Amino acid sequence: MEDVAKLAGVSMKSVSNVIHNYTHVSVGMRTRVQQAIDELGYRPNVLGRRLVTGRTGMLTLAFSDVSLPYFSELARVVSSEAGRRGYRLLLEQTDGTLEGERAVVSSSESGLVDGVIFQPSIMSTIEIAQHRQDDPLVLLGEGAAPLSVDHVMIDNTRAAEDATSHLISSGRRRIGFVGQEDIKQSATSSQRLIGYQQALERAGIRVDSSLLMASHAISSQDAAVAVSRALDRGVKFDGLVCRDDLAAIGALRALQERGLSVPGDVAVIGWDNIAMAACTYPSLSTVAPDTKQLAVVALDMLEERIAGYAGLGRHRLVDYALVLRESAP
Amino acid sequence: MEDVAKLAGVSMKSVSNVIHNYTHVSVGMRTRVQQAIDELGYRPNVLGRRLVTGRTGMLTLAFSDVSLPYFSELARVVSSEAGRRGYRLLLEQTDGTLEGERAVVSSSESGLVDGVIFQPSIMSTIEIAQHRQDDPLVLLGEGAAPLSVDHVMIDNTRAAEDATSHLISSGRRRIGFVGQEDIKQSATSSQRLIGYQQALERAGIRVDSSLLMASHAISSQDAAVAVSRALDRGVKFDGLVCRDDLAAIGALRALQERGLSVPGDVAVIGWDNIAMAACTYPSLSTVAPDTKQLAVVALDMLEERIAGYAGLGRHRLVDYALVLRESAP
DNA sequence: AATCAGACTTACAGCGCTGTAAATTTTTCC
DNA sequence: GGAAAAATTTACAGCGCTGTAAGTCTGATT
Repeated sequence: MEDVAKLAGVSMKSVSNVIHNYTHVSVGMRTRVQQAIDELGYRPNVLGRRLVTGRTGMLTLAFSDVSLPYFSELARVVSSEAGRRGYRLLLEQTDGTLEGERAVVSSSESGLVDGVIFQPSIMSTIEIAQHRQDDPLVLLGEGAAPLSVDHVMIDNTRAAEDATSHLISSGRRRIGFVGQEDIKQSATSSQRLIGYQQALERAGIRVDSSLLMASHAISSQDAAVAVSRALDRGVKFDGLVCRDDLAAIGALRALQERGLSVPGDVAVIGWDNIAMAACTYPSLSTVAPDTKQLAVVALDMLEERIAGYAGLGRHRLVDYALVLRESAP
Repeated sequence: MEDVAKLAGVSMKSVSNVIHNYTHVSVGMRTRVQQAIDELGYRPNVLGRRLVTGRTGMLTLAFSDVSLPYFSELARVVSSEAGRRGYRLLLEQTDGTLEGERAVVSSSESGLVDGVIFQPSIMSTIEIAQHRQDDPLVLLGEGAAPLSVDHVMIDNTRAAEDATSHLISSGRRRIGFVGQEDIKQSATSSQRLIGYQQALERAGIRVDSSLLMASHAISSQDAAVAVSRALDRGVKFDGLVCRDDLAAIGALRALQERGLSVPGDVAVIGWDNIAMAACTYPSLSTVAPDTKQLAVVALDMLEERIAGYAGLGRHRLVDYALVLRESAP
């Protein structure tokens, strides 16, 4: 930068002004400096700027695993929306480990990013509250969030109730639930299970625990195994509410392997509305969270925090819709 | 940091030494400083460090769209491997636009990241060579790469040949190709098409252009439409080589909608071995690039560049395997 | 012509940290 | 016991940039 200033015969600050096209810069100055920049191939170094401004223009987006379609599609939406606001996105994967999640909430270094958007998998409210630094933070997802932290989610219980009621209203009576974790259930799964049970109870259908088909991990494969096992045990059902679309896709496969027809014999409803849901055969009915709105609300709140807002945690719900396709029309 | 130094009664440099646990630090010093750090809740600011070291510890991973399963799974692998080496990953999406790709190759600012891993979609060798700054860069994927830039890929042509030959050897004779772009074909698609044609020719099968089912975009939906249209036109085929697993999944759907059996009537083979490929019904045979190796090789080369290696571009091939599942056993 | 507001430009300090080289302390060796 | 070697610690400069306050210059106003 000094070289540019020298070549243009002006001060470094003027070069800076030109780069940031500050209002009060004469045309002569602008062209002269630009010429020097071009001639020297000068590229401003963001490190210096960041040190003095204290801002990095970067946000962390953290969750367990980008390769899960819901998260990769979320990453796309958040990245676009963040880009529109002038932020770049740092991707952080926790692999669903406590260690990984702690690292997100209590990084030992400061100044890495301006804020963090984090969807915890297993960390509890208390742990988050205990470990967190006072960097701007917005939580995503279903875990009950600490009072002091902003939080965005959809109403999982109600959505699960809607999905289940939809199956009930299409005449299904023996409705199973597929894909919740078998060992330590995530908050996501619990809330969806609660909604599922509420819908059944409200319809006067007895909840039957043999219809709960837990999966070892969040994956189609494990869900397929779970459904297969249930079928092996002779469990009968005519509808399946799935924890997510991956589980639903696994369920589809397990059913089709047995020659069961979907939705003829069994109606299936998924969750997340991942892109693939439209292209399975049969295509998947699913709960579609409004991820665009999710990203917008989360970034709005995060930017307010970055700007200095220091009030208590705000908790926002975003919309969802039941998208009806072939698997549960 | 100054406060910590003052409280511990030592110099700032000693605090720095403790933080980076430099070898020659006495135990007394270490505990005294650590105590001061804990007492003040001090967190070193990376901005200062970066400015003086000139290193950011971050890499950009750039491609068109994280929500495409191949890319999200690649991102996961690269992120893990980069993490192991002490780098964080900045995600950059180009949306497959020239504008977006230019921004990756010729960022107007320096110091943002230590290096870039980039899978171009449409930028040509020449454009890349013209626009690129001299930041460390490794290219991924099939486009012919500029001589001066490092590059990793699998041998697409040969893999496509293998995949096609596999169908031929299982007795298929009318083999289509699904999912290449209909307007401007990417290098990826062209190479795969070439391999497909070579395999046919070598087997003495005439290439029939009515068996080429181009897709509007890289998606299952568009591939399904392409296959449906071909079926509408009365095109007959008993095998499909798909540009990628998304196209294959679309093809599966189109075939199943018509009541065609896979692999009975038509064998289908995909590409990428995305996680979903194991859970479709029937599950997908597919070309599986060794993405782990891809990530390792790319990061090895990038780290060499970061360390100052300035030789000509190196071009490396990584392994792939034909994973045979139900759709083309 | 003197004055002055406004437009434009600059000098300078300092953001938070680490590399360097030099200073200090401790240990080792005759 | 004293010199040399090794271990530990320190002072200081400066990474590249921008905020601030203090200029300089223009044209307009009285």
